[in-house]
Amino acid sequence: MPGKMQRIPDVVIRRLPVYLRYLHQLQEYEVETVSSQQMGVDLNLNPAQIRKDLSIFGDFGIKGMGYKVAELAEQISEILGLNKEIPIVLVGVGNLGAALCRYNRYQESATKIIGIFDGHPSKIGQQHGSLEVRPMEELTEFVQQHKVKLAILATPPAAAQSVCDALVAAGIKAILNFAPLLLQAPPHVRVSNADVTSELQALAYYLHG
Amino acid sequence: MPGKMQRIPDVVIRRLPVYLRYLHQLQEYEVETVSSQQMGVDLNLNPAQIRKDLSIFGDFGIKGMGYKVAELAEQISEILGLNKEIPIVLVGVGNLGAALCRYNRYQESATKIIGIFDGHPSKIGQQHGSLEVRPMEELTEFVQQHKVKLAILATPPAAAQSVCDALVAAGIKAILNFAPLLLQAPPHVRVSNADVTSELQALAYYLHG
DNA sequence: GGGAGAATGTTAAAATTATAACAAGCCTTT
DNA sequence: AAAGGCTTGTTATAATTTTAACATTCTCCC
Repeated sequence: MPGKMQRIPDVVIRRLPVYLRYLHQLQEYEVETVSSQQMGVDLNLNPAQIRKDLSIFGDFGIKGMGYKVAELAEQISEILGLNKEIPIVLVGVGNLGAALCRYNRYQESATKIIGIFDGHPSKIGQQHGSLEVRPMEELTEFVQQHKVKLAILATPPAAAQSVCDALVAAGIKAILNFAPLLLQAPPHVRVSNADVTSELQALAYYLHG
Repeated sequence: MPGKMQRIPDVVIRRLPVYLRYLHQLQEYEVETVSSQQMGVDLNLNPAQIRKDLSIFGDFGIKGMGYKVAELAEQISEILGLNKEIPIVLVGVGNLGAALCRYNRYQESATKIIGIFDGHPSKIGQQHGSLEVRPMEELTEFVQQHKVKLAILATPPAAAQSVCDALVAAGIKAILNFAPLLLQAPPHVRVSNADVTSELQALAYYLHG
């Protein structure tokens, strides 16, 4: 019901891709419907939470029956904006960047890297799949020309903040940051940190707790 | 005060590495003390939250003065168990795995990859830095012999669950999972998901919201 | 076509997490 | 050595998030 605008919590948004992947898996097994109960068991989540998450966006279920897998997957895709291809630029084509580049090609997903950039002269022109590493000077124009709104940042930490500034200036709206530092970005730009070292350090705690 | 046992929230544990990195940065600039207020500004966090997080583990601050940077960094390291080296095995030496392997060498951190494994015969024996790819058959013995408790899983999704099972059976206590699927593991094994596609999909939402 | 069973969407309660407020205490300066 | 100004640790309050409960309604089967 779109009567009153409500802010949707981040935690909910972050669960949607989990639901979506699960539904795609069910589709592979040609399962046609699924209940929140079943989803809860398979995903280790509370069924009430799943129903509540989904009901924020609409009445997708059928009472007494559950959710139609294909239909729900379609709905979630639409909520996330994955119906049309989402172009991405990747900055920093080191080991990790190159790996992410290849990873992206194999994954079947709407999010697609369409341009890769690096500040180091020796990298320029290198071929990664169908993509050629471009110099940083071309970043702004490329982003604006292809209306790119999402970026992956995989540079060394020393370069990360200035690359971030350049991305923001070019009109990027969201950044997935692999550099191990806290990026400073304006509030309208969303930064998600995917820092391996931090993840490992947090896990370390549970080894002796 | 260790009088009453209290469960420490995950969110708090996940902020500790953030604090730690920040403190290390301050150390580079030879800053000796820092207040929760200053930390709050720099890390975009509420000062009260920072103080509360830290006070769970002890009284590290000095009233009227703040926290001694070096001392606090030391305390947090100890809380996380980073004082001694934490051995890690990495399973799946594809593009991503190899990148993580190199990444780990450059990062200065207590968490250290000491063994790398792959199920594909062509990979066995390949050299990555000082490490040689071992066959899966050696995993259990290696893990037990070196008392490894933490693993990075970077295999293709199809192999991920069986590798997970093998890791659990070998005595692994925590897994950082890069494979795009939900691992089933017993409750005493902590799994942290670092799934690039899911992260990107969640970010996609904010491009049109 | 009607009744039993099942599963949703929603409302209410509980639990968790974040923020604010403040008394206590330490450092610095006079 | 005493006072003032900071900043902590902690207690209290607010906000958010999770879980439970239930009335509603849909499907399936006889």
